[in-house]
Amino acid sequence: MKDATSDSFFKQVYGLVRQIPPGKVATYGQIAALLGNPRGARAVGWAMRACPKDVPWHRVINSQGRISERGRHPYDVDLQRAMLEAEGVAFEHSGRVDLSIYQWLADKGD
DNA sequence: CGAATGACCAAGC
DNA sequence: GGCTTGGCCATTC
Repeated sequence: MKDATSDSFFKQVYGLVRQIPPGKVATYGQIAALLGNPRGARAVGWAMRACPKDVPWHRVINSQGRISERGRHPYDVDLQRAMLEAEGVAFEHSGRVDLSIYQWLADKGD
């Protein structure tokens, strides 16, 4: 997965996730929409599945403001929550984040 | 090219 | 608030 494929949809997702500032979170649907695929939330999730280490995947959550469990590796989920809390993101009692406050607003130019 | 998968989303109960 | 159903998209075999 490189060469010509490096220009895949994935790369766009990674590039966008890297732009997410600390203390903020973005949903798969929003990222997909920013890439021009408001319905490609699944594709974004698929890209995150191969999330490189230089990508703050922990700042990416679902529309419910909740962390997606990959069906396994619950450790990563617990880690993600700790990462966000460390950046200043508060979690609800149900383990959810208030998107109304912490959802990242794509700022094109500062 | 066709079928299967997946860290999704919205709507309904 | 939580579970289920249908739909969309991109990647992989």
